[in-house]
Amino acid sequence: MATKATRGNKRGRISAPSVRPEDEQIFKGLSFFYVPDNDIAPARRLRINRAKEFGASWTRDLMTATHVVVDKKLEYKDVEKMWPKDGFGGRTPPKVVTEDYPLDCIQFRAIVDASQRKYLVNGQPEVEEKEQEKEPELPTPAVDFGAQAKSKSKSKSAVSSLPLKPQHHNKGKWDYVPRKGTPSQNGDTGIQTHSPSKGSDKAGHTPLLQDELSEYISMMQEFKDLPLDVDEEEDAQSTANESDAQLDLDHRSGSENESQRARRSSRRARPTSKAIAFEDRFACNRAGKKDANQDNPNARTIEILQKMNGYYERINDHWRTIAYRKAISILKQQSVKITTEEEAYRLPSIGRRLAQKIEEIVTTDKLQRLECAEEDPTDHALQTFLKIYGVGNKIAEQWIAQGWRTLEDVKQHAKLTPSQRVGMEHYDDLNTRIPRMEVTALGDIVKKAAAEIDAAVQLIIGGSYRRGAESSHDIDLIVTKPGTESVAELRAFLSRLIDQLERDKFLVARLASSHAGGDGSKWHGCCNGEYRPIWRRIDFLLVPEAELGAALIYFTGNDIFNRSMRLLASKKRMRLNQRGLYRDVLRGPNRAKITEGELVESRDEKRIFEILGVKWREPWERWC
DNA sequence: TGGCTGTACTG
DNA sequence: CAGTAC
DNA sequence: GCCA
DNA sequence: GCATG
DNA sequence: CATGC
Repeated sequence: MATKATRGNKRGRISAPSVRPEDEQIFKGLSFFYVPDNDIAPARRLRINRAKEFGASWTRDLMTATHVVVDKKLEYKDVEKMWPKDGFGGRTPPKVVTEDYPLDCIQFRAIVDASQRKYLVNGQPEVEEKEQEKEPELPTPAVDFGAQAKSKSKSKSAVSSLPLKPQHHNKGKWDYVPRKGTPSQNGDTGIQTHSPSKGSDKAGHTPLLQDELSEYISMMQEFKDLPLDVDEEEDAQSTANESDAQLDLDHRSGSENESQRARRSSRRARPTSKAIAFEDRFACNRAGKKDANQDNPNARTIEILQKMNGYYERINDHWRTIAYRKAISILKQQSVKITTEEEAYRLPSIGRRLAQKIEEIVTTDKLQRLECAEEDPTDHALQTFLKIYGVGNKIAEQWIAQGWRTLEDVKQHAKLTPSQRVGMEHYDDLNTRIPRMEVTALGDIVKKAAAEIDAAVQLIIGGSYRRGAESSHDIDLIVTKPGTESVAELRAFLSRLIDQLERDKFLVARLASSHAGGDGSKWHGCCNGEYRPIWRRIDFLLVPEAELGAALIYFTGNDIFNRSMRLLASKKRMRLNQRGLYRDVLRGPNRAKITEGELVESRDEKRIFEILGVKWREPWERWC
C-alpha cells in the first residue's frame, strides 16, 4: 500500500538503510526475492531497504530465496512463470507472499504467519498442507521464526508449502478464497433437488419481484398497529428489514407507484392471513432467543445464514456482510417457508448465490461453506478477540498472526490501549447482557445525580431499551435540555455530571470521552451499580433540544433501521444524521466536502419520518 | 462498475 | 489517517 | 453478495 | 509544540 | 499515530 510504503520514508533515510538494533533483526537469515526483480520503483526500493534494515538480505536468485515478495498488482501466474522447472532439488521452496508480508512483520517486530490468506498473491491457490500432506511434523506453525526457516532448509520436509500446480483455479471472482477445500460453492453442491433451470430465468421473474416486495410491505403495514411486545435485543441480529422494504417502496413509489400497487393487488392471494402473520411477527421477536423457533418457517435458514453472516463479519468482508443482512431481513419477513432456489431468487436482495445457498440449507439442513468456515481454527480466537472493547478486525487479525489464540496469550504479550485494557480486564462483565430492570435502575441513579446539578436537564434512555428490549448490551443515555440549541450548551453540565458520578464511584472507567472543543458530544465509559458489582458499558450523548428528534432516531435504532432511513434519505437527495435531516446535499466543485445542505427538520422525530415518507413507527416497532 | 449510513473519538 | 465504536 |  | 489527517 | 509547519 502506498501509505505503508511511504511510512518508512522519513526524511533522508531513503537511500541509507540504517541498521536496526540486534533485537529488531527479525529477518536475519532470510533472503527475499522481489517480483518484479528490481528496485526501480521507488516504493519497492523503499520496501527492500526497509527489509534490509531488519536483517533481510535481498537476493536476485530464486534458488537462494526464503521468501518471494510479490507486488500486489501482479498475478500469481506471473510468479509461477519464473519457477524452476526442475523444482528446488529437495530444498524448501520459498514462500510466496505479497508486499504486505514484510511490512506486517516489521510492524510487529516478529515473523508472522506467512500462509495467511492476506498474503496470498492474486490468483494464488491456498496452501493445502493440512489436508494433502499428512505431515504431522510441521503443521504450519503460526509463527515461524527466522532461525527455524533457516535451519529447516536441510530437511526435505517442505514438500509443497507452495503448490506450483495450477490447481483448479478458483474460477470467477472470489475475492475471498475459501480457507480450505471449500466446496466450490458455485452451486455445484450437487444437492439441487428441484429448480431445473437454474441459471436461466432471471428475466422471467423480475416482474414478480416488486410484486413480492409490495406484498411484504402491505403485510408489515397491517401489523404495525398491533401490540407487538418486542423483547429482542440488538446484537443478536436485528432485522429491521421491514424498514428496508418500506423504504424501497417509498422511493419507488415516487415514479411508478400506481402500477406497482395495481400489480400488487392483482397478484396471487396473500398466502397468509393476518393472524398467522401476526404470529410470525411475534415469533420473530423471540426468534433470536430460542433456536426452537419454529415460529418462523424459515428459522433454520435464517439461523444458518446468520452464522454465515457472522463469519463474513469477522473476516471483514464488509460488503458481503451487508448483502447477507439484507437477505436475512427479507427472509424474516416471509410467512411462508422458502424451499427452492427459484422461490428465493424472486425475493429482493436475494440473488443467485444466496438463493442456491438457501436451497442447500433447506434440503441438506446445512451449508458446506459455513462448515468450512467454522473449521478454521483461528475463527474461534477471532470471535473471542473481537469481543474485547477497542479491538476490531485489524487488531484481532494481527494478534492471530502472531500466533495468539486465547485471552491469556493476549494478556501476556499484547500492548493494549487503555480502552482495550479495560475491555480485557472486564471481558466477562462487559459481554454480559444487562437486564432491563437493571438498565432502568442504573438510569435512575444517573437521573438523580443529574437532577441535583440541573433540574431542567432531561435524560432519555435510548438504544435497545427504548425499543423495549428485555436486556441490553449497554446503557445509552441521551442528555438534553429544553431550550438548548447546541451541544456546547450541555458540555459543562456533562462534565459536572461525570465528575460527580465518578466521585460516587458510579462511573468506573472512561473509554472514549470528548476532550477537545468542537463537537465533542459523546462519552463512553463504564459504570456499575451498587448492589451488582458488574461493570456495564454506559454511553452519554449530548443532544441540544433542537436536534432531539434526529438524535432519538439515531440512538434508538436499531442499526439496520437507521441505515435504511439514511439510505432512503440519500436517495431522495437528502441526508440524515444524528443532528438532523438535510436536503439539497451537493458536492463541492472539487468533489470537496459535501455542502451541508439545508436543514429540513431535526427537532421532531415524527416530522422526520413524515418528510422522508416513512410511516411513523413507535420505538418498539423499529424491530428486527 | 461502483455503491452499499454517517459520524465521533483515539493514537 | 486508520481503526474502532455506535 | 446484491443491485442499479 | 501544535494542528491536521 | 505520523507528518508538517
